[in-house]
Amino acid sequence: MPSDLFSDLTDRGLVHQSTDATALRDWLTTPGRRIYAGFDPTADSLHVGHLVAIMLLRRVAAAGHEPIALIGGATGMIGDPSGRSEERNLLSPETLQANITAVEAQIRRLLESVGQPVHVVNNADWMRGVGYLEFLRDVGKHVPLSQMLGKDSVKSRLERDGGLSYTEFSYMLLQAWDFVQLADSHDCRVQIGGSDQWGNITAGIELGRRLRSLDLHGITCPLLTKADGTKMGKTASGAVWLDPARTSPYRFYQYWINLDDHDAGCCLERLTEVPLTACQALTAERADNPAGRATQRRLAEELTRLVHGEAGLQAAQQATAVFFGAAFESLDDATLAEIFADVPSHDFARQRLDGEGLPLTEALAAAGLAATRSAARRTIEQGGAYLNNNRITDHAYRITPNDLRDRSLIVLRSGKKSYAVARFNAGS
RNA sequence: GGGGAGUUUCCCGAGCGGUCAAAGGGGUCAGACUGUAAAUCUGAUGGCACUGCCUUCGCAGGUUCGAAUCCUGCACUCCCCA
Repeated sequence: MPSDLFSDLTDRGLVHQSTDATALRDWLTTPGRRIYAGFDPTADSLHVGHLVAIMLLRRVAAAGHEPIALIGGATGMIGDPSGRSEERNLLSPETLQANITAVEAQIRRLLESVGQPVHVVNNADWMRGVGYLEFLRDVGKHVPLSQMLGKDSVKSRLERDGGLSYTEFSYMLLQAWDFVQLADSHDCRVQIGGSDQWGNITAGIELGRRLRSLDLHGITCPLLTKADGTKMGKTASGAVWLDPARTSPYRFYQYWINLDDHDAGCCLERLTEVPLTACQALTAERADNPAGRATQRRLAEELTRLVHGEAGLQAAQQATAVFFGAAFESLDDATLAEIFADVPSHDFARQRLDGEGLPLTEALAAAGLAATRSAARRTIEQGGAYLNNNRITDHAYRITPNDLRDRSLIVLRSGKKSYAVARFNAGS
């Protein structure tokens, strides 16, 4: 156990900025404190970028405190301008509600396993009944314009061509009010968030002091960025989501496995609960034997288990073995279909296998692994074609029922990584 | 309105009567190497029933045994002079 929570966070590189460290440390020495982080329901799933805040809350819980996850049902209708270069598009009420439900379920699952009480609140619950005049009088009156204009999130947007709307400008008042509300209702004194949230957090601290003479605190954690400057969790095909329906456990696992050496160390420290001494050992090993990619493996394992559970991790690892050439004769259709769920598939009539059989070139082309049958032919001739992970070098090869064994599908592959599934169903 | 240059295969760009499915580069795909990295190297790169056949070089006609290459018309792009 680390000497105290705040030092643990600092040691793991999770503290970017904070209010008075001594006061924070003191406040955190008493167990059962409540600490909050906000999540805006902009999509129906969290993504990898949210993991830092989630892990921060898990550490808070592990240290004996009670995390509060605030879902921005109200603020989500407005859109946070922080870290944004353009005005957000507003979500419809139905979408917003669906997002709130989905995100709440994810947050609960990720936080409740620590074993501490978890509070999930929605700021729409206290914002809904508040009238505009009332809000201006009770909240707006206490926030100096000079302070609002001084925030980076506002300044940077005002300097741009697009500017920002009054609506987005007002966002920080809502978030400030949230903090005060949680201080009232949950005796919450600390807000944590990404480094882009500093302005919004300090706005809340300021408001708490003016309205309630409260001594509120804030901690921001560094936003995860990769060494090459791009955002963590972004791939060519989009964000890496926590929802398995959006990003399969396999692709989630692979994202971490493929992480650059340079980024792996700090991700392990910031995003997992691996003890720091073990992190350091892995860093040393990384220097000695980068090819082993022990850090990436551990990282992928820890995070996949956390997000997708033990079963999800096993599925991802099984899929990994298959995708990297392992034989899979022993796997049944259902398992295979699951492993290859992400992979494009093409349906053929079962009868195509009868008689002479289906030319492999045709199957490759139809499944999208080759642009034309000529291209498929070349791939085969150059040794790049695989049927059920066995290389086929005969360009005249025809697929027959023998290749199916007792299954209804076969797995085609072109090169190292491009897979496609061919399904053979009777009747169609 | 007058004069000039151009339009080539995914992109750039050579070719200027047969040996042209068309140089070279880029991209892409495959192979080797490798750490599921980066770099590098090799091969392939219009289609197909592939030692052959079919369809391409702005569009439509024509000359010729034979045209991406010559002629005529049309369309579009760019430059110079009004």
